[in-house]
Amino acid sequence: MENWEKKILIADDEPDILEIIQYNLNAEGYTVYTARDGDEALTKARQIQPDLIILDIMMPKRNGVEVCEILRTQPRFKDTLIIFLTALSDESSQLKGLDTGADDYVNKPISPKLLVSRVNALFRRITKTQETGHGVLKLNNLVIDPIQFLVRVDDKEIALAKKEFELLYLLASKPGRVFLRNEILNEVWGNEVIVGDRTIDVHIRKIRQKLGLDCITTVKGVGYKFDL
Amino acid sequence: MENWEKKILIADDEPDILEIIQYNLNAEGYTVYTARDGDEALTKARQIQPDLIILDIMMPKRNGVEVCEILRTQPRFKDTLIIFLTALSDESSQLKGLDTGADDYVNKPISPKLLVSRVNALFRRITKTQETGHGVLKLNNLVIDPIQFLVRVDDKEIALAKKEFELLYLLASKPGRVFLRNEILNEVWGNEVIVGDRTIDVHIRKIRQKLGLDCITTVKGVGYKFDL
DNA sequence: AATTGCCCTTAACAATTTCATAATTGGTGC
DNA sequence: GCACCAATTATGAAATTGTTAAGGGCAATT
Repeated sequence: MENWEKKILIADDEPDILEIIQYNLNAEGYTVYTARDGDEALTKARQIQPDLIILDIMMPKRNGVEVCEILRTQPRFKDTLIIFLTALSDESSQLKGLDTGADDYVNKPISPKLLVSRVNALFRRITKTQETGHGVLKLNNLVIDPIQFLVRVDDKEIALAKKEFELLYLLASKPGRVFLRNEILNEVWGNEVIVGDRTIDVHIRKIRQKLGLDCITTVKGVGYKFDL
Repeated sequence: MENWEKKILIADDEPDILEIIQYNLNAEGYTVYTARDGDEALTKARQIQPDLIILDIMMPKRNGVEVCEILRTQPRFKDTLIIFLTALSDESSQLKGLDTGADDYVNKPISPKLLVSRVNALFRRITKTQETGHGVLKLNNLVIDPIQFLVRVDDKEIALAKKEFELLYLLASKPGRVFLRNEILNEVWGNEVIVGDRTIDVHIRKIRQKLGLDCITTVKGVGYKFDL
């Protein structure tokens, strides 16, 4: 339940502020990166694909609003959280900032604690069904990593076969949602391949067996769903 | 694409503020309800199951923080957005508010436009995150979710069979409207299939039984309708 | 090249659940 | 009391899923 994998990028041209914020967010368990101007912010954002970007508005090279606008046009940053942190407290600036697609607009000066609280509040909202970065799913004590192709339950690594893995990954990608048998066939087996009805059941069974968890629920006549 | 189905509950003891905010949120397409004290806020929240609750902190009967704490302990309000709107601008109040589980903390006075922008920002993030609440029916204490294929009554999850679910969903999709038996047969069973008349009755019975609610009214000689 | 082992699929059967029908009961209006 | 309609109950058939076992195919190993 730690924030260890959560990456935050802070862009501000005042080194003092960068340092203070970085320190406080670090203490909370976040991994923090910094940038000193708009261009650097864009570059680093693309490098590290952060979960949250805190942008000062008045920065050299490119101001924060421009950075935000650019980021929001790119699909990979569509779901990235953005907070404006700025000394500009007038109404039109705030309106513009929020309407640009930011998730919060905070006025300087602000106490580090308060900022951390706001950051936590934002993450609290979306962390529910979060996929951390590159397709790694983490749901409580269950980790599903399609890159390393491994599944962990309470730090115990469990080997799954390919189909089993794909099936589990599909279900776990949208916890709670019911996948129709046809959907599963299309996603995991592909539209062309034709397999019998029992094939899915057998794989479900093996997954349940190997994981030792009761995390897959049957919805009779409909399909299956992943539920913690 | 409109905010028409989004319900917002505002709780404040100052009628002027209620009116101004209500007007502005209405203009944006939201459906707005109001409450004048903490108890009323709780009551109305349970009645209308809003998507967002804007809470003044200093209110009669129960203050906003208490209301928020109570709501957050109940699963049905786990995903409900909460904004504190208050004249208390000191740091400890803000910290306490955000840590209670609120999603935003806004100081009075605030321009209506800015508030609307913040509300929009919150909704923008939510609908993006938790997959279009497409087809999820919320009627007071009853939630019918065809994606998760579950029905909740007062936080109790109830498992329905396929036909039962489809039938309930059909009726609940237009509360108050009477569905003729033929309509029901066509929608749920399809035009081709031919089943006896009593089949519908039996399923209605099971739904009533499982829900434990008297929400389906019989219209003799005509059909059935959903009413809460 | 043969063997081994694992993965995937299928088949067969058991267990469970759902669904439709029939029969019975209860209420309401004429 | 009769006719009608819906609610209820019971029941068996049908559909769906769980479970187990077994065989084919592919890849790695010997």
